This record gives sequence, C-alpha cells and structure tokens, in this order.
Amino acid sequence: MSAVEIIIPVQDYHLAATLDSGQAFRWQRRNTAWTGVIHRHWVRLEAVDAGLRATTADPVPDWRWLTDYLQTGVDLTAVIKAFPEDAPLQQAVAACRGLRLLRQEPWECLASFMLSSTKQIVQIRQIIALLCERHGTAVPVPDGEPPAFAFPTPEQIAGLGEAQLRACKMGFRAPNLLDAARRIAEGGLDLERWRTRSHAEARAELMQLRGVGGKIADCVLLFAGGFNAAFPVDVWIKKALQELYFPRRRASDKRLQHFAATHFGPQGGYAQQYLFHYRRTMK
DNA sequence: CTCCAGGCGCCTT
DNA sequence: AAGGCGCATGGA
Repeated sequence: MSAVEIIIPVQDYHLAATLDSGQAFRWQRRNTAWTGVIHRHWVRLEAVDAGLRATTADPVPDWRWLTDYLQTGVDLTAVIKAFPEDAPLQQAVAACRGLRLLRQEPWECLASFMLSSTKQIVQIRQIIALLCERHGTAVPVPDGEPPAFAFPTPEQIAGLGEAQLRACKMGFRAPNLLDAARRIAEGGLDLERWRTRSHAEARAELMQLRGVGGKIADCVLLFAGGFNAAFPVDVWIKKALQELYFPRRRASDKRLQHFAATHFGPQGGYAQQYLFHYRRTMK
C-alpha cells in the first residue's frame, strides 16, 4: 500500500509538546516523527521548516479531519494575548511556546479521561493501547508499519463484558466505561449534541455519566468540545497553582478551584495546558 | 515495603 | 459545605 503525504503550512507549532502533553494518549514517537490514528486514518507527522509533514496510508481527498484535529488554523498569538499578564504564565508560555490544544473526537476523549483517574500517564497509555488492539478495528498502514487500530466505538465497547474490559487493566473504571458506552450506543446521550450547547449545559450533561465528575467533564469540554474557557483542575495543576500563585500560604482546594475558574479568562483552557506541561516537564 | 497516580462517589462532621 | 476514604493496578 503506497503512502501519500502533504505539507500543512503552519508556524509556531510545537508538535512534540502538543502530542505529548497529556491531552491525547495514543501518539508514538519514532525519532523526530510521530505516528497515530485519527478517526480511521493512520498518520505520521513530522515538523519541517514549512510546517508539518503528514503521511497517510491511503490517498486523502480532504484533509480537514487532520487540520481540524491539529487546529493548525488557530491564531496562537491571539490566544496568548488573551492570557492574564502574570509572571508564572509568561514563564510557562516561554518554556513551551508553540504548544497547542488538539480538537479530539468526543467519544475517544471521554473514554480516555474516564480511564485516567488515579493513573499515571504511562499507565493510561497502556490501558488505551490494550483497549484499541483488542477491541478496535484495524486500519490500513503503509508497508512495513506495525498494525494500527481505531479507537473502539461505543457500539463495540457496549458489546463487551465487564471482564473483557478489566482484562485491559482498567480496574474499577470498567463498569463506568461500559455504562457510558451503552448509554451512547442506545442513543441516551449524543456526544455531538452537547458540542452545540452552552458550556454549563454541556458540562452538566457529561457529569450525569457515572464516573464523570467536574475534572473529566472539563477535559472533554476543552479537548473535544472547543470550550476554551474550561479549566480542568487535577493534581498537577493544583501543585502548579499552589507553587506559582500562592507560594506563601497554603490554598485550599476550594480556593484553587475558584482561582482557576476566574483568573484565566476565555482562553483559560489554553493557559491550563501551558501550566500543566510546564509543571510536568520542567520540575 | 510504602506512597501515589490528569478522580469520583459516598460517607461522615 | 468541607473533609475522609475506598477503589484496581502498577510505577517510583
């Protein structure tokens, strides 16, 4: 099978930071290139002077599935201009300039973050890899590439037993994932519909799922829904906010939540991603 | 060995 | 309202 490639013209795009900053869990680095699966497309990405070089397994008539995912049309300068001008944030931006938010598929994003609670990122990646290998549909890959799989659909997961999910090492998260898959497969929740709703409505709807609280809902709103004000507060962000913004006195979780929701403005989710990556990689 | 991980739900004060 | 605890599993 012959590969096809294009160059996506874009500047100020830090591919490695973007694909390895804990927002997506399936990208694999090989030297300077990254391989992954988006929808049902295997793709290899590499940063070049003119932008990003993308290689696929099959000819592609329309590349929007990729440019939407990578958000190459976003004006990063305008995003960063909307940040509050405080020293910690400027420092985080300087440390990983070009970090972007992806626009992921809602179901893969929701399922991935349902599997993320009290897990290290390496373990989340392992669980998701097992789930895809065992229960996802194989996708075409170029000659010589290892097999690759689409993320299992809600229907595919809804057809499994809890034991098959537990065999993918997800532990107590298995029944929650199964419930969510069934609700979606049966039409009880439409992940495309909440994307057209208000931030608060969409958040409330996601949180009706067992195993989805505020943090996971915020991740899905931000990484798949395009609600850029969503600000997921996890253990890393708590550490970052405590150390960078409240160095003298200990701030309660309540205080940190309130600060996160009010200080960072309409692009707070982007700010969060810079602080998260900064805290996770620089210290 | 112990501690904790991109949390959540439920139980006590 | 705020804090404590168990939950599966496996790095560190």
